[in-house]
Amino acid sequence: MPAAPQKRSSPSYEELDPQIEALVNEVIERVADKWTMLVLEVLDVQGKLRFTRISEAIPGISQKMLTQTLRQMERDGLVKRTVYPVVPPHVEYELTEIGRSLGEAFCGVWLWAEKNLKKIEKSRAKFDQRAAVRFG
Amino acid sequence: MPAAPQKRSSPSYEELDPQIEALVNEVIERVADKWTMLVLEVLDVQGKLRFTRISEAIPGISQKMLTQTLRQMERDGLVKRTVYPVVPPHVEYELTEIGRSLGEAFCGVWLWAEKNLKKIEKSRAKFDQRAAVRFG
DNA sequence: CTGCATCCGAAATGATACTG
DNA sequence: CAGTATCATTTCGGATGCAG
Repeated sequence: MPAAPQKRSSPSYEELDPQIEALVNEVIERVADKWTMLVLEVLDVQGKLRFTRISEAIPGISQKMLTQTLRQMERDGLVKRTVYPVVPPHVEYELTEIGRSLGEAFCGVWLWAEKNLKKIEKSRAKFDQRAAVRFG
Repeated sequence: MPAAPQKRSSPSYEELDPQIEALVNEVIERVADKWTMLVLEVLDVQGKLRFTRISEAIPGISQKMLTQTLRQMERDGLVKRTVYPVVPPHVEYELTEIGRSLGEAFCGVWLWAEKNLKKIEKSRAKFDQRAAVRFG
C-alpha cells in the first residue's frame, strides 16, 4: 500500500516502509497479547521461575495458555527455558536480554494505564450513562 | 471482587494493590487490541478523519470491526466523535488528549519492535529449525 | 455516508484426562 | 512437575441486509 506520502505534524513513530511497518505490526500484535504481557511482568519482577510458580502468579491462566505463551515467547527469543533432566521434571523460565528490554518498553504503557485509569473509568461511566438515556 | 491480597517480593513497575493491578491489566488488554492500535496510529498520524477515510487507511479492517473499535475507544475517552447533522451523515473522529498520550506511551513498544525485528526473526528461525530436527 | 442487526464459519480458549 | 491431547464452548470476525 503506497499510502500517499503524508506530512506528519508530529512524527511520533518514525516513517517506515509499509513492509517493515507490517512486520512491526505483526510483532506488536503477538507481543501485545494478554497473557504474554502478564508472563512478561511476572518474570520481570520475580526473575527465574518454574512453570507452576508462574501459573500461580497469574490467577486466570490455564496451563494450556501458559504453555502456549511460554513457547511463543521462547520462540521469539524473549524467554530462556532451562530443563533439568531430573525426575520429577524441573523446568525454569527467565527473561532474556530482549525480553527485559520489552518489559521496559511496555513500562510506558503500564504507567499510562495506571495514570489514566480514573479518567477512563469516568469516561466509560459517562458514555454508558448517555447510552442508557438514549434507550430510556 | 475481594481477591486475596498478595505479597510481591520485588516490585519493578510500582507496587499496586492487586485490585488496581487487575484494572490496569484490563485496560491494557483492551487497549492492546490489534485494531485499536492501528486506529490509534492512523488518527495520531493523520489527525481528524471521517469513518470511510479511516477504513481506507487500514486495509484489512471490516466495517463492523471499525465501528466496534471506534465505539470502544470513544467509550474509553481515547477518541472524540463529532457528528455533523447533515445529509448524508458526516462524522469525524479524532484523538483526545488521553488518546494522544497513549500513542506516545506505545511509541516505546513500537520502537522496540522495530529495533528487535531482526533478532526476533532470527530467533524464530532457529527455534523452528530445532523443532523440525526434533521431528525428523 | 454511517452504522446497527443478524447469521454463520473460524479461531481462541477453557476444562478435563492422560503421560513421561 | 511439566507438559500433550482432546473435546466443549466462547468469542471473533466477515458478509449481508437494512435504516436514518
